[in-house]
Amino acid sequence: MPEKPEVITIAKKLENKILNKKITNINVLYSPIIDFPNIEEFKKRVIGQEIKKITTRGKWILFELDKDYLMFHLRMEGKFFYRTSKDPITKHEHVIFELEDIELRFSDFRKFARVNLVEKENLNNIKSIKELGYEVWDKDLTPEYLLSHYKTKSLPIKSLLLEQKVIAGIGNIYADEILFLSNINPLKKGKEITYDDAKKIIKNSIEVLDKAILEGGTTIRSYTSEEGVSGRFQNDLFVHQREKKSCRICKNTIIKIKVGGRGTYFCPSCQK
DNA sequence: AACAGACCCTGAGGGC
DNA sequence: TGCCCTCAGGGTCTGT
Repeated sequence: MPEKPEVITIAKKLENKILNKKITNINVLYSPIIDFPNIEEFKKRVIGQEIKKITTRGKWILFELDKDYLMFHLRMEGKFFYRTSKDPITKHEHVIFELEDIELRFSDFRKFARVNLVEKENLNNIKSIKELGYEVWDKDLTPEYLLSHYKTKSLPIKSLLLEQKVIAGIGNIYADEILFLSNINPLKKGKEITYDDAKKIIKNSIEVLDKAILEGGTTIRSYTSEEGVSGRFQNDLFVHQREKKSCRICKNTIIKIKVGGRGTYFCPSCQK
């Protein structure tokens, strides 16, 4: 599940590989992952444009082209592969971008990943971007802002942290870690979140994401965010994927529960 | 407005 | 060994 640190790591890697290359052809093998309504128009518009810059917004990876943004959302399993035209196409490669000498293949065995296209000037008008909340580093992300969103909510804070319209870029792994470092029980209701809680959530969001970015993201199970990319932050996790293991702070046992349908790990003694 | 539930998809893992 | 069943999971959409 790539979240902000993995998305940034992948974007950087892509910049090194494909910046300033021209998209010379596109082969769409599975079109439902392309949100853009007309596939032929999508291809026609993208072909011939050059990749000028690669950035991120929330969990979206944005290729800044001459006129448009080509947008990728990896969801859980989206990956980029670098190939040449000689390499056989494998099962889960859905969109192939020919870039002069190499091919960038977008793959996802779950078929949940998404690709879209928008004119540069309309990036902030497209629903998936317009409705994103602040990045964790944004100075406007204040305790007051968080409380204004949370004060009416009965949902557990774990679920609220996953809402991209409030804070963009946090997913299941880092939500667990942020709540651990903030000493907040994942089941605590939004409306029960205090000013001090909100302050800690912001501080720890920045710290956890910064550290994870330095470590190249988190690699869990056999997951790698992109071919050739494997992060190291899994070694720094306090609770996520540590069910029945001993808490690194208090030595009590980490437990796993379900919160809003999501596997959630926490230390009942550190997180009240 | 808040929130629960369905849906999209397929590999993995458990039960038998 | 192998079939069948269930589940995970980000985001969107529908229904209450």
